[in-house]
Amino acid sequence: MFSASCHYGLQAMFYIASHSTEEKNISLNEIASDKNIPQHFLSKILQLLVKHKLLISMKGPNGGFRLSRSPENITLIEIVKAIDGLDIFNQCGIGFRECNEDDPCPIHTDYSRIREHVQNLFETKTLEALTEDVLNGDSLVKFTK
Amino acid sequence: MFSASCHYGLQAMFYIASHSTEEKNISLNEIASDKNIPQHFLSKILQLLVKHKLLISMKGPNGGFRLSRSPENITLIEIVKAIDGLDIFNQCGIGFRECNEDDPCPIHTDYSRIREHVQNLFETKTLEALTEDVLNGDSLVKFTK
DNA sequence: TTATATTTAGAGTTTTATATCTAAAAATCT
DNA sequence: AGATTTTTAGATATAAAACTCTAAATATAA
Repeated sequence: MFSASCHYGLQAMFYIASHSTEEKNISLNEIASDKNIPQHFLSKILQLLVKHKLLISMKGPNGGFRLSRSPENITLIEIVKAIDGLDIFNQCGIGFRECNEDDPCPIHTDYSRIREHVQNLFETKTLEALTEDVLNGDSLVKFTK
Repeated sequence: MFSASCHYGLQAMFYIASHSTEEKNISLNEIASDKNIPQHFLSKILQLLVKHKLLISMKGPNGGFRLSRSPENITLIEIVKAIDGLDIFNQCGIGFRECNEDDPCPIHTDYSRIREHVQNLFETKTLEALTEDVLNGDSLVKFTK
């Protein structure tokens, strides 16, 4: 569904949301080792997220990354948009470029309903909601990779 | 969601289902030009589908491809399985390898519900059902690419 | 039996995604 | 000011996906 870059970005944002505090930035290295992501590759992705103003970065000792806004104001779709773009939410299930409501491919109706579910999920889920799930024990994120 | 190869495969199977008759095989070239798919690339994909026994091929004049079984017995998931494999239907939405029911990622519950919808769609939709839609005018497949 | 139409197969190319390496820039701390 | 830590950036490398080219194999038909 999403590219590896996008997965890495989502994981990183999620990690930052649940580990940074007023005083503490999260360093590239910390995320990369905890989530088992190639460091320099992740670096590019975080730079993207900074450019898209989802993250703030600070250099030097005690530097690192933090969210640019509070986690209840950041939805997952913004992260996807910054990395993979939003094409996925409009693409035909069997790859027809011209497929749309007026000129539907054979699975258009069913598939677009599903796409809407995905889009809705990513539009409504905030980083806040996700970290809450973890604190409640509803989801565990102790694994790596 | 799926690779370009998989899209091509689905389109080709669908084209064959709706154009072949008792007497008529569908040639590689016919599909490639109608659906605007690189011919030799499509050739590899159809070979895969032959190996997976979804298609039968015949060489020589009047040769070409036809379905190995009647279209009501071929579901879309078999085509996906032959080309991309079934991983997509089990992968975590944010790329965690270890994500599962017992050790869920933060979006596991929502995302796996969606995956089930997709899987269900591809498991239940047959080539027959799709061609019917076209004959009923519910879906138009006059576009290329 | 020869010419023709078609699939099959293998090698090669191009493009894109993923990953690595090295060094510069900026901020902090001593 | 100098040493250190961290992000930023650019160049390079590797791998996978997408695509192309050429020729062999096989079947049909004249």
